[in-house]
Amino acid sequence: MISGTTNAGSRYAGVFLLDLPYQADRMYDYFIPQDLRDAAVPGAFVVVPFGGGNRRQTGIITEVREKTDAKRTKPILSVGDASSSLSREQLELCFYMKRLTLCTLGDAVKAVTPPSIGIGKKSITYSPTGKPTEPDGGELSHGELIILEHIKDSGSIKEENLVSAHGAQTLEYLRSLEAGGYITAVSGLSAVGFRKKKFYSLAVNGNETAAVLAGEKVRAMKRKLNLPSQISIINALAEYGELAEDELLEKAEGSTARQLATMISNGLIFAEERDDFGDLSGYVIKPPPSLTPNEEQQAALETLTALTEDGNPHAALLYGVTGSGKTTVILGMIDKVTSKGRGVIVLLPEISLTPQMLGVFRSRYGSRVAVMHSGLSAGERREAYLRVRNGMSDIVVGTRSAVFAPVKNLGMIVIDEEQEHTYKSDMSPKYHARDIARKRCADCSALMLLSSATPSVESFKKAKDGIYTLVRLRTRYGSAGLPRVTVADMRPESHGGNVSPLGKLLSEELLRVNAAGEQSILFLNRRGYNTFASCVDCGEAVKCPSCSVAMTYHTKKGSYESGELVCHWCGRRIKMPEKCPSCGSKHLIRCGFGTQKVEQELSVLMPDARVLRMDADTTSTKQSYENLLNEFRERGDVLLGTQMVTKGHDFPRVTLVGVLLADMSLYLDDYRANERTFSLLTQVIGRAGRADRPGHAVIQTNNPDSDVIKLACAQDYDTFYEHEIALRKLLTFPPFCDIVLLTVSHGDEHELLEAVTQLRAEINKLLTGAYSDVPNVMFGPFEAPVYKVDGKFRMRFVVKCRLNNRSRELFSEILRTFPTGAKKPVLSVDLNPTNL
DNA sequence: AGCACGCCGACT
DNA sequence: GTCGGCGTGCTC
Repeated sequence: MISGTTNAGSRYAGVFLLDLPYQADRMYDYFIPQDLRDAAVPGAFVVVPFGGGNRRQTGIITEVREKTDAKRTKPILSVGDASSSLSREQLELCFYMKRLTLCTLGDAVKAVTPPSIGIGKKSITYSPTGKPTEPDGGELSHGELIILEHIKDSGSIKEENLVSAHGAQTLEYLRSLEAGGYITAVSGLSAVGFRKKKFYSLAVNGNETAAVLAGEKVRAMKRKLNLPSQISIINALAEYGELAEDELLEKAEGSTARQLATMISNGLIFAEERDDFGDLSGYVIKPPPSLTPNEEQQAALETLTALTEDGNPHAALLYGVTGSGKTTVILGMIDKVTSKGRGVIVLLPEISLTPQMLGVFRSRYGSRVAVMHSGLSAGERREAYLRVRNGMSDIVVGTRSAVFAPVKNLGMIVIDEEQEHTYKSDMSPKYHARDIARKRCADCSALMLLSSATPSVESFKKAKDGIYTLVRLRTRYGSAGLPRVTVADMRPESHGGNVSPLGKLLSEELLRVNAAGEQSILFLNRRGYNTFASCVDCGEAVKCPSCSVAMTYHTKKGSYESGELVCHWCGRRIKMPEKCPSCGSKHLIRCGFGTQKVEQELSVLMPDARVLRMDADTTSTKQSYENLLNEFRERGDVLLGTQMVTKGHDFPRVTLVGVLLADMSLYLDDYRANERTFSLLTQVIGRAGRADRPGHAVIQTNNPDSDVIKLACAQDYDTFYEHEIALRKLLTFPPFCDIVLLTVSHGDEHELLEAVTQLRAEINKLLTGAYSDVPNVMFGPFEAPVYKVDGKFRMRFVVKCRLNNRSRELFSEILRTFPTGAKKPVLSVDLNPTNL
């Protein structure tokens, strides 16, 4: 917000509307009525009339001017409360995102703002103008007259109330009544504030506190009462001191709001209405666990601290193997930065990691920590947003979107596990948290601290090139050395007829470890039971009717036979067919294996062991993930799961780690396949034997000669990096170029093909004409690897080029000129997508 | 995205 | 002759 400037003379506002498609996403000039001129500042939300029907749209003011070039302007109808406005920095960030990701400004605004601040909600109130109607109704229809009567009766009424009373036709009637001058509409934008709540406490004055503590006052009060529910109200307040209304009614059995009112008037309790800052009861500050950085960590802290002290923005890569104490360094840096009065954002790759990280942060920093991730309710999100913006929390911990937290005086953004693909959003705006962090840190002279045991090739190159300061941690703490790693070649076994997912060596090891009372973790990159069902006669796999991928067999309630096929792309479930859908043969067999199949094999191999399966199917509810981990920690024997078992939990009793099919992810048709495989394997191996017990990792593969697997087993990132960067250079892949993915999708294959050929021609025209200066290599159009998803076919182009203002302009042009329509194919552009 | 304007088929 | 289909095109 621009303070100190008066814009009393500014008559026009440049406004971006929030719900327009890319083609129409530009500035529209509006006239600012005299009475709104103080409130109408850049960053403020507005409601404006738009289009031929003057339908109300929410927008945001991006500039304010004395003049306009528009032939005619319409007036702004209302301006949102200053509390909901975007700051200068936020607004600028939105424009940056529009340029960076080719999204609409509205999409960017929605990304930086919590969803429930009321933007987009256009509450409209109608009042009568007093214009008389003809005795017979005149030009007005019967329906219109009914609505008009209702409005006259109530004086002023909200649109939604009218609609719920009179049905869908209402909107039409309202429009004609307004056009005819019978009613006026006022559009409001809700302000953003903490919810107000009523808080209750015992009615005591200062010198009675001791009596309360001694219980005398409470006893005296209770003597005056005879209703048990009133007594329980007193008890609850005596116990908790102060309670919000809903909490009090819940804790005091049988109590009602009515009783509270009576007790207030009787002078027994106090009520106070004030902002609800949220539930801080869980935020008890324990004395921070003493952090004694070792020599190496201390050196890292010093290097990094220097980067926060020269008033310039910096970026650093904290690179250290699992167990080298990156977290210690990060916490140390948070202490340093916050002690100077600056705020910090810590990003984690997924929600499931927040609870445990949060435990660390909460005990250390108490209510100064705000949590932000997609698992929060709208209310919780808003609360966190406001606490941060009001300066009540100066430390934010969260997933990708937390990078937008309106932290005051931002001093550092930490991105933990920097290489994780979850930092890239795949919905508009398709941003990468790292890019947003870099921009924000640049604007605030803050430090962007990337942290990883297996950095992305892009980031490590920047570190090697000196763009990022490279900080290495080489020693694993404790005495824990690297686990012993054995690569088990599965080919001889499968040729020998062993179709079990558990090889000979791994089976033996599982039994040995179990007998020794130690724990094992098994990692498999696929959930479900069998991989798919395929037909012996025609060889076809059963595919999802809406998507072109094989469906995965899942058992229900542990019974092997009563299972169903599930599509992992669209979630569709069908029962296991009797006959092959393509040739009608009855010889359908289930092959391959997923986590469920392994679970069953384990129950045969070690019937008495407690096996816990952790995948998207068993961790769907909020708490289930943590429960599973706790159960495993306390009394589990084997933890079996997908990706999520690879992530940073300390299980001191785990001495065996098994990777069931290490090469599975090597064959993804994505240039990052090596990088992902390496990172995944390195992390899993690091899970074994972190305490004083020696660990063992068994890597099962059909491809034991793979360099990636060998290097991951040796935990040799540096050599992996050298190989990989050479390969990327040779094949011209990032970081030696950028990749742009253009996807066109449509339900009708022929129409899609036509659109895509048209688009190809259009792009060729641009590339040989106005944009002939943009170097690029273009591939396509071709079918997406998964051609059909959710009933829509998808064709794509892949463009290798250098992203800069000029090339972005080209893609923006392509996006703008692509023909649109309700039933037309849809084009989406993803700059540097994470999954090809 | 909506919603108007605009130019061709089956109804009063 | 009109009501209405949804194909382009514009929106301050």
